[in-house]
Amino acid sequence: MPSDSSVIKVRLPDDSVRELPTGSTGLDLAQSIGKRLAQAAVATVVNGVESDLGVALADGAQVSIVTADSDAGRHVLRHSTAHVLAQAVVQLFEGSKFSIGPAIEDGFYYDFELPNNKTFSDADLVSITERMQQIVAADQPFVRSEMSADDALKVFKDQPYKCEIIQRVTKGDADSVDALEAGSADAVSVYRNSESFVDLCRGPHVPSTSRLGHFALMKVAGAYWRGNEKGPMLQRIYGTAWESKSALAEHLHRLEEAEKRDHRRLAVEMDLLSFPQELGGGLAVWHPKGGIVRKLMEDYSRERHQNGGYKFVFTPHLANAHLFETSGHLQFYKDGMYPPMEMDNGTYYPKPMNCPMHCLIYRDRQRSYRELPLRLFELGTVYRYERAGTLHGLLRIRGFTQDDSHIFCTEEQMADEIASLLDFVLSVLRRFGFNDFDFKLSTRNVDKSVGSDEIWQKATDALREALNRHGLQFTVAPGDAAFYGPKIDIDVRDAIGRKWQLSTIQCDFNLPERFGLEYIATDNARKRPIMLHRALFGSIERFFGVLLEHYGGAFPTWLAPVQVRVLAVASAHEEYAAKVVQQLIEGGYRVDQLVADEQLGKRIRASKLERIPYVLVVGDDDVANSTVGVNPRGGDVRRDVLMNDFLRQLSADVGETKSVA
RNA sequence: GCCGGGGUAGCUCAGUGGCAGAGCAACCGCCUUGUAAGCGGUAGGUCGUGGGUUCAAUCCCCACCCUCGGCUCCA
Repeated sequence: MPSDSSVIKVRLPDDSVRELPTGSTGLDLAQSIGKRLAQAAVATVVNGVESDLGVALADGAQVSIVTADSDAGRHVLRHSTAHVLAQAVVQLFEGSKFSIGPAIEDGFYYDFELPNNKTFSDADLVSITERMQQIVAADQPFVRSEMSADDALKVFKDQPYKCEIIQRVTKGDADSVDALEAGSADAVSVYRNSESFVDLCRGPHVPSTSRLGHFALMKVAGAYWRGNEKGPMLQRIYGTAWESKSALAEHLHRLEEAEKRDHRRLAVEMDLLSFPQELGGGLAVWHPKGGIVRKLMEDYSRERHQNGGYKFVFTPHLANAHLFETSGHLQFYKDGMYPPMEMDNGTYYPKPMNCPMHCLIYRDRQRSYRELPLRLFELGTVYRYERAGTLHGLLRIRGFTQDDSHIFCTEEQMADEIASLLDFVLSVLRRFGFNDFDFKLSTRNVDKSVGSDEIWQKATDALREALNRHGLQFTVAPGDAAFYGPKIDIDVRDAIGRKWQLSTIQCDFNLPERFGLEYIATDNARKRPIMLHRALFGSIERFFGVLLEHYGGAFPTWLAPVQVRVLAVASAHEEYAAKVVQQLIEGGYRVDQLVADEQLGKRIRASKLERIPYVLVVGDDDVANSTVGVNPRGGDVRRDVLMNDFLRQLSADVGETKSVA
């Protein structure tokens, strides 16, 4: 026996080597480094594999300690808390079945089936939380063991969902969710918390439940088993869990802040638009204040498109069914369309997309290669029958307007055209204050698409190449393409880090085929153009909604419905205030005046709540000196500002974001 | 579409099987104000819609519409 068998050496992330008695665990290691580290430790990474703190370390291992305040650590906490949730539910609701309970962003969930199709109420969440706290207080260890699939099936004989997972793992057709739940086929891993509760799980977990406790159960929701709409619907409980009381409190505070900037709430508060019940679900009307912002967005869009070589077209909201038969929409997109209108001379549908109509414009006469690329642009209003449960304010709506364009080009032009489109999209998005993007390449879903493999391959390659040419990182979403072709979707991140899908660039070899589109090439041959679909805002409604949340209602000055409000200190200054207003109107600004029949403080407050960029206050001094008091949004008050100085400041503020590249 | 909440004044929300409530906003007066809520008064509701139960329904039951949180699906 070697003389050093009583010790092991492990290597730490900083490449230092530490000697420990043989049989030492990750927890021992953490303790040897420091008491605070041991307290914060929730798991280890041994040779790149996450494992429990209690696992004995091998000699020569590369080890790092996962602490609760890291992303990986919180993940472990959340997953462990999910087990505690399951235990509480199983104890409180006799006969309940539990299925899966992963950690997710900011928290975790667990899906259950309650006996007799019972559902959880909000009151249940309170009692479940209490039971969970008892389990935490009981300091139950998480004890890992591994067993054969057969033994595991015996352990979970009363848990059909667990058995299904074990069987899938055994058969080797486990998906990533299953693998997280059960480990591998030869060694199904389980974690036992007490005599009565054991769960299938790959781990790792915290050493014991006492390490948990900073959690909150958030909501109950229905969720299909394995995401299958035809399958059973389970009861899902969502929770959030954090490493400390303060981290939990901060998270709850962030949620409150996010709620305050909810576009649906802001739309009401700021009188921008509404969804009258009489109109039906998912249909909005724009009020004057929302309308002016929308107009400014549209003006900007039109200006950019005009400069970008686009031709403006207009098409109707309805079309004969034949059009959508030709385009394939009735075959592949019927569920997303409003129901047909039967008329004496045929059947009509509200259009769900503008592309077929743009194809008709292209086809109306013979085209030459000299005309290509032909870029047709329209702010086209479409109607889509989104399922009732999916509607969500402006972000998921049934009638909306796309800043839609279809670019007809030759195969040779395609790659350049896509590349310059990417520049165009990003430049427009940046003007609206978005700087953080995620790109997604969506590829073919064979069951829900038209066209040959070669054509799809070509189009997908062209999109991929454009992304690579720009050096952009992207993810691939297999099967997410439109039925007519692959696409690049661009998600933006808003001011508080949430992702929204807005812009899309789609490649289409199929509609030109279906509509028999042609151009005369240089060699006098008839050739088929390629069609690119693209929308920058995506939909004006969605973009507006995202913009509203991004800015929390505080639109940049160039977009603000009211840019300047003028307040007279007292009635005696009203006349001067009106002159200031007039001067600003002549300067082309959107300005108004609130007369002095309320306290100044109250009028200031009202104006601030409206998020007006500049509130001007004028009193005796200002009347005497032709000055104004400037109270800017988010800045400090300045008194005695010369009117011309303010005009310069305003012009700079507006011009900065307004000028077109 | 599915599961679970909800719909009461312009907004935010109380409330009850027996005449419908508050705060803010609105309107009218007073106050004439120097940077985020001055005072008093008035008005405002088919209690989402339609059916049912009941002597009596905003309240209990059913259906539908709209909406919220999810699932599924998507710009």
